[in-house]
Amino acid sequence: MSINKEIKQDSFSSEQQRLIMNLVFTGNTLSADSNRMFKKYDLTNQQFNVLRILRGQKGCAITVKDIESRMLDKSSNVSRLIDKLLKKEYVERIACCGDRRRVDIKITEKGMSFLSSVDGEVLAIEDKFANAISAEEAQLVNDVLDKLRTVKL
Amino acid sequence: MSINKEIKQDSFSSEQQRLIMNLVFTGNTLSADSNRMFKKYDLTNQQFNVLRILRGQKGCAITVKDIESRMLDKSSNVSRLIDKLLKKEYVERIACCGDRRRVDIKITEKGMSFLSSVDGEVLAIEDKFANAISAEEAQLVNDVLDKLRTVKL
DNA sequence: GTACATTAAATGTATTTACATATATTTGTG
DNA sequence: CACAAATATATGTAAATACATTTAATGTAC
Repeated sequence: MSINKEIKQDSFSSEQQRLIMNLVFTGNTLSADSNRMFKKYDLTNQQFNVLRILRGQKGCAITVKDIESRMLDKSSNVSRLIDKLLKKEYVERIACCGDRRRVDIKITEKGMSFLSSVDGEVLAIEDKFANAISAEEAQLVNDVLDKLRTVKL
Repeated sequence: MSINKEIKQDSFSSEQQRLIMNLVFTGNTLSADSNRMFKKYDLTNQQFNVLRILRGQKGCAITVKDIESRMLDKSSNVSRLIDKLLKKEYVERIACCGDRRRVDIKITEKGMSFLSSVDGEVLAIEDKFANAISAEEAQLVNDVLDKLRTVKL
């Protein structure tokens, strides 16, 4: 369904303005969907995002600051996300040798096996998206999004 | 800057997967930016979104449900957004004749003149986006986004 | 018309967010 | 080295969000 119908707005001042609305609307929709999906594992989007970032480190610990810089939602309070993941024993805090201000975070075995257990489900969803559009279309859209983010307000 | 650099992720499993990340990331960025910009008027994105929806009604009142269906973020609690706008005297609640469950909302003169006062600023921002990409690009991206939202999870 | 389901809006609440501030450490400058 | 500035993380807090529940009104089947 077109954005026009979904938000009942039948005209926009320009195709570019329509795009801004569409982007925020679609981003919200995708976030809300994935939050709903992770709810059954008692996780939020962001907590899951942190876990995947940690797995991507392949065994190496990484600082809170470093996690933040890799997150999709920069506004998250990473300290508190880590608190939540600690309670689930999905991650551990390690004092950082060298710089005692820093705290290194590492994913645990339990965290790794949780991720493995949902990989299939997540992959299936990603496949559905991948099948909906071509790689060429995706690349074009990626370029436009990258351009939009460089606009200085 | 490419999404890869911004979230320090140098590879994605596919261009489509990169797109999903990019979309959520870019949507978040735009929302955060506009929240910061409306902060100086003591308004959130959503409250502003409601005001613009109401102005779009050209003098006609519209129900809370109807506002909700037009919003970019469906998760908002419209009753409470209206409360906030009422306190600023930007909107008024009108009992709906016919169906007494409904409450009609109408933008006030004060609300209209507030919107007028920021129109220039908002338009300037929209222009910056409009200049960053062509109408053809925007249309192509709009089509892809519309397609992505139809994917059933 | 009564009973039951449905709808519209408001409210309660636990959690999350946004943002300021605090705390501890490290870095840089004289 | 003493000192201020900068950095990394944690914490305090007011507000917003997600979602369940409540209240009131309407629609519908019998």
